[in-house]
Amino acid sequence: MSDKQPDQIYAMRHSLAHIMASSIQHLWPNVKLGVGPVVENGFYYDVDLGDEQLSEADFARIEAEMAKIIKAAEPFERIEMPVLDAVSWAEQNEQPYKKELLNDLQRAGTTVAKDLDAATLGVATEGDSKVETVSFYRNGDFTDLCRGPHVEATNKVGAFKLMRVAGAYWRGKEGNPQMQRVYGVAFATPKELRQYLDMLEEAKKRDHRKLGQELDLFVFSDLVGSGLPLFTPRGTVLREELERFSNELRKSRGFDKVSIPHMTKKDLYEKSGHWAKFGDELFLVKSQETSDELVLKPMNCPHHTQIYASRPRSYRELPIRYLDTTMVYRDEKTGELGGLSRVRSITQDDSHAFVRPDQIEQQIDDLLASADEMYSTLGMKLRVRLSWRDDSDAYLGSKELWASAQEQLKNAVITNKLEYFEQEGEAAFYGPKIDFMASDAIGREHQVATVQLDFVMPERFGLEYIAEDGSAQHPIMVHCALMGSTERFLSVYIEHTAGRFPVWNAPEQIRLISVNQEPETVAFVEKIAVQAKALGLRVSVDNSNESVGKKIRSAEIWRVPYTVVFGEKEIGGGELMPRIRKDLAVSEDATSYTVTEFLKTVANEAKMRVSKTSL
RNA sequence: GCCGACAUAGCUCAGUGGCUAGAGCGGCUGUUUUGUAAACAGCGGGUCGUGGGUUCGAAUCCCUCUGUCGGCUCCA
Repeated sequence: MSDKQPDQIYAMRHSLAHIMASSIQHLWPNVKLGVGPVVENGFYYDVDLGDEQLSEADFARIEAEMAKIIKAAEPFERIEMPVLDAVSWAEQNEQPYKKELLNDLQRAGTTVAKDLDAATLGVATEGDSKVETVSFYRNGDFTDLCRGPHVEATNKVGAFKLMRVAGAYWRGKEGNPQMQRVYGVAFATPKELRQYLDMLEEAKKRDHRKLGQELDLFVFSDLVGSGLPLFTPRGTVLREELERFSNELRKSRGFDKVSIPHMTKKDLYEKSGHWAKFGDELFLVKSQETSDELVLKPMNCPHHTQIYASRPRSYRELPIRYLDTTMVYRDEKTGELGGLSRVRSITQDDSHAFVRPDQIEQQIDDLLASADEMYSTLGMKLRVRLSWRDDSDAYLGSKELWASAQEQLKNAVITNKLEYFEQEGEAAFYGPKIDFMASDAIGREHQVATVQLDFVMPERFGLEYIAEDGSAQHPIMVHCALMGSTERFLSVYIEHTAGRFPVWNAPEQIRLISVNQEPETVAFVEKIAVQAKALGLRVSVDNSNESVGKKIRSAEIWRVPYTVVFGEKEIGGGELMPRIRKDLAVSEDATSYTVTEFLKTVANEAKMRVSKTSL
């Protein structure tokens, strides 16, 4: 899903893929080549070395060979030939993967798997005509099937670096031979490459798995299982503060909290349509008492429909809005789990509004406003993706309903002046979505909140309300989550903040340090801690037998927003000189406060959810 | 799930067939009583992820399982 790249950088990256393949062929003459496209920030090439395996240790040799080719300034030359000649070229050069691509081109006019399937079924596609001639590009002794474009010669490719090698199935299909995919990144100038590598370095430092460990936020246990994070007291503070924020944003806009069990009979999902589509991702639960087939809930909407359905509803009651921040369980494939980004126990800050057609617009506006408030408070920029259906039959409901739903979402986004782009094939099976993408502090974009319009589920569950004219009508369901999943959001948020959490959600807001271990010093510090706790502050005391320097250092490492040292001066009634974490301070000047002033200011700050300190 | 790499103390990591497996940090104890990013000394701490195999001998070689990481694929 890479954004559109300017032609020049695209050509550079694509040319580098050829140069890399050429270098690998020089070093391993028997290499069988797959495809070598441009991806976000760079390129890759899929290679098959038979019994041999490439490793990152080979990168230096490959890069050296690439440097030779680049230095030689070989021109890229386009060659056209009849597709049958190309097939025999592939045979002569023992390139079975290329031959397969050529055969597809000849047969169906495309190498794209999706279009190929359509062609096989006899469905007309855009590139329907069979291809008669194909283009090749040649540089030096290397020739490759390729649509182009390329730079004019091998010395015009900018700056690059080989990054990693990974397994990849030929054409992405399990069962096909596994090839090795060599990734490189490339930019127009060495400076841009440097900046990109620096960003990766920074991302590594911020890795939420590393910070989760260092800041004692969450752990995993082999006995509990993979993808099942356990949150420590610190991590729990963080997640509960964020969830509270999300809940408050919705409560203030008319949502009522509901509560549901974590399992259900599978009948619920058979009715909703989830079972047919997602049955293999559900955890099954066995009852020892009844014959019920139970499952752990993988989503909450069907449960919520049953609260709505519990009695007849009047149009006067609508909108009926439920919010529920609760865990769902999905049996994700083990290879896909990682840190908090992809887990099997997923907390959703879920909400479902049941509305009349004339209330859709207001409802969507409310939710867009909530999302905006949340992310501006968290210091993240939002843009939205309008996730539409595509032409496949993977969706429920009539096309007319879809078209009108998609139009309403788009209008709401335009009315709210949100930056947006549209993408087909990203919709939920029951309706189109507005997906929010948040940019973090180092420029990466993550999918977070979502607003979804659903005409399908109310119908399947027979949800109704009695309209003004006495007729029974289906309400429309608006699904929304502001964080999406708490776990995934935490992975984003921890990396966004680099563990420097604002006062309102910092697990530890104030650390009190005693300058020595004299009983009166310790007692004084303990007394202040009690006062702070009475104001609802999260405070800790360090009166260990260490130097002040060491204790300050420790507080810094734990990224505590405020650190205050207590000694003779403070005990004697002197004012405090709180040490403010660097990213929070609005000015360099330290100011002094009485104990009461200080604690009240911090408590106030935490309540207001501000991101910079007012001290 | 698939391919590949990896798993040694709470953490970060040394140790590649041969004595009782090591270091730094953290922890504990003592000395010190400390003023804004590391005082000093001592002491603990490991079934070398699990189970099996090869060998006179395994942290080290082979297999299984579990977990982690990088990808593929997927993500309601």
